[in-house]
Amino acid sequence: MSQISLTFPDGNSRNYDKGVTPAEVAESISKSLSKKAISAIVDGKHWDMQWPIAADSSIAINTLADDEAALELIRHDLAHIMARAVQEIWPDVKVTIGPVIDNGWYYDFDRAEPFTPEDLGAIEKKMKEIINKRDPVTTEIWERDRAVKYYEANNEPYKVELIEAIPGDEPLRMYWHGHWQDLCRGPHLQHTGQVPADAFKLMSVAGAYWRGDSDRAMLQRIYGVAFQNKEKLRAYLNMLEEAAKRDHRKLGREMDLFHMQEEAPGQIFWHPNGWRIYTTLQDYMRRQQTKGGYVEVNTPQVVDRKLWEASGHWDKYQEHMFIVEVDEEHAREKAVNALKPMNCPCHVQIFNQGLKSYRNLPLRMAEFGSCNRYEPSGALHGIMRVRGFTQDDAHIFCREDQIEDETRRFIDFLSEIYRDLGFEDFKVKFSDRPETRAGSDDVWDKSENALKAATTAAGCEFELNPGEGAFYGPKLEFVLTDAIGRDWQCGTLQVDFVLPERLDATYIGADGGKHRPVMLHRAVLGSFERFIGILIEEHAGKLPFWLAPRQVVVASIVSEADEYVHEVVDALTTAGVRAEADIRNEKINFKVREHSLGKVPVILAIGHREVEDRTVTVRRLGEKQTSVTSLTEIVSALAKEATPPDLL
RNA sequence: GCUGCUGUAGCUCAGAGGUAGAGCACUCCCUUGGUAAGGGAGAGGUCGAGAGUUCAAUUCUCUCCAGCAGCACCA
Repeated sequence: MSQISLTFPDGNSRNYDKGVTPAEVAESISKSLSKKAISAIVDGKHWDMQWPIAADSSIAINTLADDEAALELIRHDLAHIMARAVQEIWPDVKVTIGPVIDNGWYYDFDRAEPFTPEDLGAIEKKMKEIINKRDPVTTEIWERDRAVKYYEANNEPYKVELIEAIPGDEPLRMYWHGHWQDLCRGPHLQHTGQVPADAFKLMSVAGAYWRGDSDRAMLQRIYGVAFQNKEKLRAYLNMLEEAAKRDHRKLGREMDLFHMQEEAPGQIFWHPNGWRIYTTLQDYMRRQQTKGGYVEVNTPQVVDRKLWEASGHWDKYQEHMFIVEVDEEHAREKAVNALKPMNCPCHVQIFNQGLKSYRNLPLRMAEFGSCNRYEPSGALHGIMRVRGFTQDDAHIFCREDQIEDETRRFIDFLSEIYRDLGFEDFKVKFSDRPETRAGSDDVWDKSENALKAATTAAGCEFELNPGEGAFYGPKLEFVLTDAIGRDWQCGTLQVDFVLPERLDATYIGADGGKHRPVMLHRAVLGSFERFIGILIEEHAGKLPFWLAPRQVVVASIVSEADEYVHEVVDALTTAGVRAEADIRNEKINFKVREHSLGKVPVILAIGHREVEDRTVTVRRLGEKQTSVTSLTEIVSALAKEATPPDLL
């Protein structure tokens, strides 16, 4: 038999028979390694201990101590073990797929009865039994026909469908965890006992469509989390608990920022504190936009369907628009209007007033555009996904050869704003053409290439998000993350050759002829509502001083101090600081506790001493330490701190 | 929209087929207290909405509404 040479991480190499498995390699090194081994990395590829190696390769043996490999295998094997447990308890349940995800795995099942929380406990118990059995994991490659027949005989239609979707030249690999069998790419552990039995937890059940298609069967998805040991699991569960405290819905109530109620689902009642954040942010954005060369406009809320038909939105989004029908005087039919779900068609109307010259381009038209969309009920989420919201929207009308410049300019613009607002890192996704779209493939080629080139030229790294573009053009998404790690699209930049065509926007070129402008749709915050939600969660309610709705509370310790408290508040207010007096008949302990919970960044305490010396005692949120400062000093210090970053 | 769960006082939650309870918050009184809850009294609810079963429903059933988790959607 021919030999191959395997190179180990330390640089040494050894010869083995061709077709040797990592299990045999480990065995040849030491008994203990072969026991501990969970998988191998062969030429950079994650390799099952049972898979034969056919050629000279590099090889590294993984154990449970190797984070990445171990976590993937633990979670992947748990998915199989869970599916086996479920089928052992309920043999009629049909299995589908069960991939590894962040922190754990899920598996989708088809079962008539819903899984209950008690069922999860029973499944977990059964899983532990399976782990304790230390059943061997084995694998084989099967012929397609055999696999299809097998699954047909076992009444597993989903598996049959999966096989049919696998390209014909790819081998079908079967895995057994003990007697239980599943179609799977692998790799897997050597036996079920390698899974830490005390470091996983089944978290929840939820519906999920088969193959992600809402026209197909709704399956039941069980989510689990798993780690290498009990401590890491506990740390993760702890982190979740802490994250729940940062939930903007909870903090919104505690900080008295806003509320929502049944009569206006998906819409926000902003309280004074919340609205102060909103307006502060809006003032900041307005200054930035002016500096960035934008002109601000405002457009109608209720617009005739004819415009939405022309733009193409009526066709695609009618179901998701608030329709307003009006009996107009002298009209035979009702007038059908829609609340604007976005601003672009209206901006084109402004562009179209009067003739535009190439000298007008690029024309950057901004609007704090109040939009309404009838979002599906299940999509609503706090103030992050709502039916009434305001975009910091703008459309840049430009020539094709200006796309690159404008893209670069926008990425700089957005980066500076995100930095000011405390977001140093953010994800960027590039979404290309979706299945249903407007515009020819030529136009799409042009748009995608232009946007991609400009983004790369701007030195901005992105991940691909295939098929997720807007119906009229590709988009760049600037993604921020909430307290528990869910992604939210905030900023965006979209190249659009379609809408100018549909709404007949033109400009006169240097050649004296009519030309089509390109439209760049762009937003930095996305919507004020979503962005404020993210901002609250990012800072756990402790907003930067300049954004804090209540910046300072001046609290009396004795009622003799009341007059001076008001003097301090007035001095701060005059200096542009948002300050309030608290002269209630309460102890200072009580006031400190209450304003700390309300996330007020600075408390100034005033007792006899301060009145006498014309000072204040300063207590910063989260600090036990206090310090005494003169009134004049604290006013100028806090006034400086209250200055928005762009005005410093 | 789909699957599942939830809906009791402003908030957090307990409760039971015979028309409701706690803590905090609120109001009043006492207390003027030096950095995360001083004491006392009082007020507060068509038990999400509608229908049905029942002598009797807030409790059981159905429909609807809203919220939560996930899926789908996100111009």
